[in-house]
Amino acid sequence: MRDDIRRNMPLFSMGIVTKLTELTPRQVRYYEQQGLIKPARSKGKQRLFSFNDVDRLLHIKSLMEKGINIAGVKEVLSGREPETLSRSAPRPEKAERPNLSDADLHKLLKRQLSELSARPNQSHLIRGELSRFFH
Amino acid sequence: MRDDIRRNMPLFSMGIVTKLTELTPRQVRYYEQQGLIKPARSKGKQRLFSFNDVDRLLHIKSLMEKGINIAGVKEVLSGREPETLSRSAPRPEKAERPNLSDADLHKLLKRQLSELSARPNQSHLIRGELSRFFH
DNA sequence: CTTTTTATGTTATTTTTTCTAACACTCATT
DNA sequence: AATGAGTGTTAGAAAAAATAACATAAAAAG
Repeated sequence: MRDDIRRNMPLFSMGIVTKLTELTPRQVRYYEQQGLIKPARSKGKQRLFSFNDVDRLLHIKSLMEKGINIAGVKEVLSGREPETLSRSAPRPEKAERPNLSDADLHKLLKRQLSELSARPNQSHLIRGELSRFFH
Repeated sequence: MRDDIRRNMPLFSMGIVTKLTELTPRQVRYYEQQGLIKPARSKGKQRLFSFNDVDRLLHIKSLMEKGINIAGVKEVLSGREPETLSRSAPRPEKAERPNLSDADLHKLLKRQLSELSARPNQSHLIRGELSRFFH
């Protein structure tokens, strides 16, 4: 219950997050832009990430290493709140440009998940290591 | 056992630490200069604090709010490693300017501890709040 | 009761880090 | 061939943090 508070507490700078996740700043910002994370901001507009943010980024990374694209990741991560975009009910309106139906997404996910054959998926150590902080 | 790794992992910037502890940067740097903490450094020489560092700072703060001075805090915290100064055995040599004998320190501590009468000692909330991260 | 020392505030200047925005490129899809 | 997705790279501006110096109130020492 009180867990939420400390898991959502803004603690980490960009530099630390890139070290923890081995993502580039570019990637992190892009994922934010896509609504996958919503890090807090300092007074001067610098990003401040929480444990949840880092957890989420590691999850995103692992999914994308499997070849899943942003749309797919979005779908997988829905339910876990970056509340500003996934506002209210499970599906607000599918609106917007991408214009993918649920069926489309499902097909896409299945296709992409089935091709988890190749790809070396490294740096598991990190995900394992950091996740010990919470949970 | 593996706890040490994550408790000593360099994670927090100065800005975050000052928020967590409600110490000023000046104070944090001074305490470092006095050998009470040994935060890691980034490539560009910026301080990176671990959970242990923050814990330690909160402890220092609480002691000083009771009127204990740096020498006293040093004594109280000895045993908990800022390894570079407290190298090897419990007492390397007392050398240097301060030149305090153990008896002196004991006297000093007793005197200062006995005057914990007044002083409002606020912000206990924070110490309680953060310590839930580990332990 | 002066003099010193402690712990901290303040200010100035320089480095480091981060930000946004733009443009480029690769690869997959159309 | 054209398009779009994800990321790299670069440039310039802004924020955060570093060091260092000087200032000072309160406590300690003499």
